[in-house]
Amino acid sequence: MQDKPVTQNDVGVAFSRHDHAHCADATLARAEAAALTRGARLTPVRRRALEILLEEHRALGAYEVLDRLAADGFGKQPPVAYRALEFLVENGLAHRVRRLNAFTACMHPGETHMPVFLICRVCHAVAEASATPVRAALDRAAAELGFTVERTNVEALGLCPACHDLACTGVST
Amino acid sequence: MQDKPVTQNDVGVAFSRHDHAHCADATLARAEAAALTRGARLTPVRRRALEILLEEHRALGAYEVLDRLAADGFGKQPPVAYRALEFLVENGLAHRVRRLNAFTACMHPGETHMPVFLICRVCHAVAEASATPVRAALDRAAAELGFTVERTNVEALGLCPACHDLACTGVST
DNA sequence: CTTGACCTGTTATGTCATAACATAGACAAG
DNA sequence: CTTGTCTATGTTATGACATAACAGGTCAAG
Repeated sequence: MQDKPVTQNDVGVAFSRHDHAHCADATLARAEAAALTRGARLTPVRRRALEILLEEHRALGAYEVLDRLAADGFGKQPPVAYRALEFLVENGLAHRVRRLNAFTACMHPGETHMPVFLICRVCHAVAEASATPVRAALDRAAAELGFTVERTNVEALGLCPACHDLACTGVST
Repeated sequence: MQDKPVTQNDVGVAFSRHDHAHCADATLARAEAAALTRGARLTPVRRRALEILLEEHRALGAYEVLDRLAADGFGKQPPVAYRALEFLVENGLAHRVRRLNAFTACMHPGETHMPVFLICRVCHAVAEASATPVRAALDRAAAELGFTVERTNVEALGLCPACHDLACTGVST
């Protein structure tokens, strides 16, 4: 369980150049392990949906996932995609990005965590950032008001390193 | 500009008993001042939309706002509400709560701030919590990855103090 | 082989959001 | 006063996202 052959820091992979085929495979493997541990059944549709999400470091709309599933011979009605995605989210294998009405694969399934998303408004890459300090600050703010936090969405829109650099250098046109 | 007759702490009002008529009036007045400062035109529909949002400390769907606007003699097609709400959001007089696909009045318009929402899943009250530390933590996490944060959504779902107490005491039924 | 739990698929519908176009007042330039 | 432009409001129509309700299929437990 500790032979994770992580190529780089895990957090923020979305923004670094990397061997994505490897990255996706490894994440899928971790997801399978996590599902097994939880006794969650990663059936063909669900697994395929996860693979689809893993193809890119961005968020996909449910209907986008649906089209790909349908192309692979699965059902072609919305609930097919929504159910698979719901399963993935419930089991911590994917996350919902509310700002985009879309879904993205979880990059470190198994570990319980509060996702913090960094969404590039130019290239639409989505990265999961380190959440612990944010969560702590949030808990503290909530506690001041006597509020009990159960679930959170933390999403930031902005520029990823690559697009930021482009914006700075290539303003000429 | 500094004669704010704030009845209580401003942050978290939603969860405290308070003179809401006063709270709403005062917030509306601050919103008007803020709009004036920005040179933003708080026209009748827009103003009415804001009043509607201010009636309760919860988030209202666009169509809910629309119905109320229509009842008051304004247009009854979706864009009427969406445009008014968009204006309010753009000008910092209201916020969008993505988790609920809904909108809520800003409780301290004028002050630039990153909203942090605490949403009670039982009574649906929505409070704006103190955001600064959360924002700082988020900025730090983003900076580690070279990401530039522009806008954020931070939303926590859970139990407000009142509903939490009820859940603890009144489990019998 | 029947039952019950769970998964997949369907039809139909509901909810949220916006594109594109039409009209009306505000106001400065002519 | 009129014309052009800007902004706001309103409309029709459509697009995008999401779920309720039901039908059939698999499979292990009894």
